[in-house]
Parts: sequence; structure tokens; C-alpha cells
Amino acid sequence: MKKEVQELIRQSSLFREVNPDIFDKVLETCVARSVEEDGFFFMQGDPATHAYVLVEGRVKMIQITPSGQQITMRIMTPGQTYGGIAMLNPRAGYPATAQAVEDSIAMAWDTSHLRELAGKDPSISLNTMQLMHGYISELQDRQQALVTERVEQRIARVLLKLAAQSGKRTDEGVLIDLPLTRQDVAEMSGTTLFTVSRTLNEWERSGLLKIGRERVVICSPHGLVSIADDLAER
Amino acid sequence: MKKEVQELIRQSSLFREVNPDIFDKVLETCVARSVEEDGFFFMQGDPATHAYVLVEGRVKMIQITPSGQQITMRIMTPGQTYGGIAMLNPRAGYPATAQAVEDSIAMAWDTSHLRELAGKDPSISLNTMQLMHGYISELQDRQQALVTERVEQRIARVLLKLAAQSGKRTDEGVLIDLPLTRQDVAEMSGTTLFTVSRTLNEWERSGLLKIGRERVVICSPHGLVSIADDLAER
DNA sequence: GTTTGTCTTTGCGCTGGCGCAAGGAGGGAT
DNA sequence: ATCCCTCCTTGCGCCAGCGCAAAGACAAAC
Repeated sequence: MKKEVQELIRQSSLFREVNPDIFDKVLETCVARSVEEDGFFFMQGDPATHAYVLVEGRVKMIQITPSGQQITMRIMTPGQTYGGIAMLNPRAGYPATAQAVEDSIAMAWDTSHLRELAGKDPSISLNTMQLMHGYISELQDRQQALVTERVEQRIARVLLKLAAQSGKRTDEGVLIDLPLTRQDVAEMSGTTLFTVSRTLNEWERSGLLKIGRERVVICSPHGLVSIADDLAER
Repeated sequence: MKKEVQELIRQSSLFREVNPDIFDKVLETCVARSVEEDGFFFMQGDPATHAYVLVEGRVKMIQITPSGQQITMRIMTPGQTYGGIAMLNPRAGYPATAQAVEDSIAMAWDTSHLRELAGKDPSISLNTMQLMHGYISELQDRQQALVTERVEQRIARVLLKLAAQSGKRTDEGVLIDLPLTRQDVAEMSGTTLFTVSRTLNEWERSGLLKIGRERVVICSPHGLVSIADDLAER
């Protein structure tokens, strides 16, 4: 295994600060898994047998409603953990589907190994709880946003968050370094692709950002922030 | 401490299946706390120093948005755990406010005791994770509902959930045994008290339920379910 | 170069649900 | 009995955002 990969795992939210001896075990017990663009690591409802740390690529977590509508929960970047629920109970189903947005590689640990490791080093349990806690806060924030904020604000937030985790400085501004369709943004902000399209175009007209096919460059992060926080004049 | 209270704690989601020896310690290290109607156990943002198991009364978890709007996350009944986040990190703030809906009594454990106990019996950590997991599912469901469902469905869901956890059979139907204002329902379903009022009245007219001041009796749970699942003709 | 498929824009109509204001109604307290 | 406070209802106006349809733009494949 490459040094960088080891380093990524060592700093992942699942295994950070694990005792070095145990960490060797961690490295021994994992399995690499690669999935190509649009492929799936697992589907919502599958038995939660493995936890993953993303090593390369981008993976999105999505949910499908009974009526077939899709909502995108989050987009993972290398170093992030998903499927951590496997820690708990292999019979439990994954709560969401993990789909690769680009060709991706992840390391995987199965439930039995995880539990064994957690028994040897309690910080793994603590890390998992920390992870879950972070996830809970995120969900709460989103829920709050959905109830209280208007669509415009929510779209602004989504873009800012994406920029924070996948942003890339360019001379035009901050490029969101992902193939990102209007539909994707709509799913993340809880609206429709039409509204997203209209909103982004309006923002482009006022110079806040530049858009292209599956491409967004944020020119004025400040402007977006003030929309997200509802400081903008209407 | 009364036997019933001990039993309640033994079966609480936080301490279930804890080793009997350790459980004695659990009982020793807790503190009772009572809060009268409308009082607070803790406020959002306070350092998370204690985890609670509700023993008597009803407690609601609420969040306040920056703009002052309130949203109600859930209503706890005796035996349920809240503030479990204290397990993790006493410096972290509580993510929500815990307010007594009626005069209430809860047992409390502080972070240091919790961690000590968790060190002695790993099932406490597992329970906490299980707890968090349940919470995550709940949040995800709600989020899904908020994005994809119409107000009517969401109100129906809220009522059904309340009935499930605080329902009481009467000759008229299932009474939701809580002082429940239209405002409360609105906060739980992410809408306004006006819309709730209108909707409930419409349902009363069609015989699905009976309403009074701070009072709801569900006459036809089936009818509500079919609205919640959108099987109803519009 | 042309085709094909996916992604995007835009116009138009529509409506669910919000906001507000004004009034009603129950239930404690004094 | 009366007052007061909180909770509830209802009418009316309004608009943000959705749904759909049709057409345009881009990229990749052939």
C-alpha cells in the first residue's frame, strides 16, 4: 500500500489518533475496492457489512424516496468515511446509496474486523461517535434550512459548501471541481432543476458567478454568503 | 431510588444490557433533576455536561434558528434518553434545547462518570451509537419528508408519530395525551399554525379526527395513514 | 460532419401555502 | 361574574416556486 494512502487512513475521521500498534492491524485488515464512474459501493437497504474510507475520486450519498424522487445527502472527498454504520450492526441496512461521481477507490473494513479493532482501541468507538455527531449536526442544519429558508438561500449554501470541500482557486474565482449538473444542485438543495437554472443565471447576470455545462465558478463568495445569510436586498 | 425508576433506567436505550455489576455503579453515579412545566433542562449551545434519562413527564427538544423561528425536533417520553452527546465531549454544545412540556423528572450523568462507565462496559458505547443511529434515521426521514412531501402529508405523519408514542385509547379514538397547540404541530411538521388549523378542521369535517383546544383525538388512523402515504384522492 | 444523447434555458400558467388581521372561544384566576 | 390571556378560526390577498413543454447548446461518438 502506498504511503499516501496510509497517511490518508491515519488521518481519516474513523482512525485518527489510533494507537500505532493497532493502526498496523487496521492497515492489515482492510481491502481496497474500486468503483468506476456512476457505479455503486452499496445501495440503500443493503446489509451494512463494510465501512469505507475514500482514497481517490468522489462519491455521493443519495437517498431514493418511495415515490422515486432522489435526494443527494452529501458528496465525499478523499479521506472521508462513509458506511460507518457497519460498525454497529451488520444486519442494519445502509441508510443511503453510495454512488461514485468519478472513478473512485476506497478502503473497506468489514464489521467483524471493525468490532475487533474497536475492542482493542476505544478511540475507534469515540471516533465513530464523533463522526455520527458531525453527521447529526449536518442533518439538523439542513433540516433547519429546509424549514426556514427560501430556495435561493439554500442553493447559495449548497454552492458554498461544495466550494469549501471541492473548491479550486482559478483566476476567474473558485471553481467547483466536480461535474455538477443543475439536477445535482437541485437534489442537494431540495428544489427543481428549473429553479436552479433560473437562479444561477440570475446570479451570473449580476456577476456573482460564472456557469457552464456541469460547471460553476464562484466569483464573489461574499455575495453568496450574504444571500445565504439573507443579508441581501431582495 | 424507587424500583420503577431503576427499571426504567435498566431498560433505557442508554443502559440496556449493561453488565449488572456495572449497572450498580450506574445507579450510584446519577443525580435526579426535576424541572417544572415550561422550564429547561438545558439550552442549545450550553456545554454538554450531562446526559439524561427521562423518568417522569414530557420533554421536547427544540431548535431556534438565527432568525428566531423555532422548530420542534421531537417529544420525549419516560425512558427515553436525551443529551447523550455529553458522552462525547463536554466542550461540545448541546445541539438543541430541552424544554419540559409538563412537570418532569430526569436522571442525569455527567461526562466524566459516563466515560468511566463506558470504559468498564463497552455496551454503553454501543448503545450510544445505536441511539445516535436511530436519531440519524429519524432526521433523514424527516428531511426526505420535508423535501418531497406536501404539508398535508407531513402533518398526518406528525400526528401518527405522536399517537404512537403518547397515544391513549379512548372510546372516541386514540387521544394524543399531551397539551398540544396548533403551533406545536406546525413546528413539528415545518409549516405555520394557520395551515395546521385549516387542515385539522378539514379533517374533522370529514370525520378523521376530533379536535379541541390543545387536544387531538384520532378517529380513523387508517385514514391518516393513507394521507401520509399519499394514497388519498385529492 | 452529422447524429445522438444529455444538459440547459426560458416562457407561461398555476396553485399550495404563507402572512396578516380581525374576531371568537375556552379556561383560569381573582 | 368578570376579566384576561392564550389558543384557535377564517377570510382575503398574494407570490415563490413548481410543472410542463419546447427549443437551444454542447460534447462525444460514429
